[in-house]
Amino acid sequence: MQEKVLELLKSYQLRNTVMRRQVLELFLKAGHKALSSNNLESALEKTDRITLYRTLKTFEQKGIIHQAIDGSGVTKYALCHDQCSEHDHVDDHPHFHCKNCGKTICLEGKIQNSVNVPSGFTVQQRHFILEGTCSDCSN
Amino acid sequence: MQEKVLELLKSYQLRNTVMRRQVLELFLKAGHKALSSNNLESALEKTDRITLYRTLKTFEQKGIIHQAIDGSGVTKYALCHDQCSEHDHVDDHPHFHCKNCGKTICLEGKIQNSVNVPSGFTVQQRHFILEGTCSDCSN
DNA sequence: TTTAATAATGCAACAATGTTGCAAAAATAT
DNA sequence: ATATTTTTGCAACATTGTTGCATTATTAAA
Repeated sequence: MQEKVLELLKSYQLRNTVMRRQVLELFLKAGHKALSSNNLESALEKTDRITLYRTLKTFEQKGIIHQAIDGSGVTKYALCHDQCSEHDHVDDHPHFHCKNCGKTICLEGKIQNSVNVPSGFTVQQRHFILEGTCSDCSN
Repeated sequence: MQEKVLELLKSYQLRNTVMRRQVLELFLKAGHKALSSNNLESALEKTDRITLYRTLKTFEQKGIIHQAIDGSGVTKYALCHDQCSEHDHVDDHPHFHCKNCGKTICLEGKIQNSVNVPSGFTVQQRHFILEGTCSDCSN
């Protein structure tokens, strides 16, 4: 996983710093689970909130992570498993948000639904959020 | 509109106060547009943030307004045009969020799409958000 | 219509999340 | 090993939202 981290940083032309390595590793470990700034902070050894926010912003701009909109009001990020680039984020999958534990995960599949919008309106992005109970909380 | 406000307060068994009258009137005026606490504050004459937050919470609990999830991270509310009640909110319509002016509106129609969730997951609510440019901003 | 009971308000104080400017430190290129 | 460029970490601040509690307003009752 260490190598993957270094490889990613190199391929996105990002300097190899402690914070970036740690954050990337946490995202790789999280897989399809989205992480909040708070989640990351508790998991980090070296922890400066401001640097963390800036790291997340950088990763998002580069297309390494994307915001996982889950309706909770908390900003969460997950690894881009699709082909995202600096100026073209393709995060066209639904997100599931567990009301019990607050966890958010990226679901497989594309958002299919098309909705009629009033004339003059243009749609650029769509978000589909499912709220409910995850498998960990339903026992 | 004044009468409608008093009627609403009475039918939901809410005391007739200045704040509640003002806030309700603003929501009635807004129609399908969702309003943030900040929006309301600027429009209000008598303005105490804390009372406003509590008023919104009360209205939401009673089923007069519902949160319009728009992915902006800001909590916004709109009038329930469906039949919402204290313990059963039916806000099964998509929301449109304008990236330019930040406006959010409730769209007509129900959310249709069904998504496969992993086994053990239960879906209780769905949110469909369309992001783009509204008619006011596309000129 | 005055009083009693109940509910809502407004204040202080606090918590969480996020941002900016700037000097110091670290990472890369020479 | 040094110069250049980027990143970090600090202070300071902004916004959004919450809680406890005394005061005030609203409604119900005498």
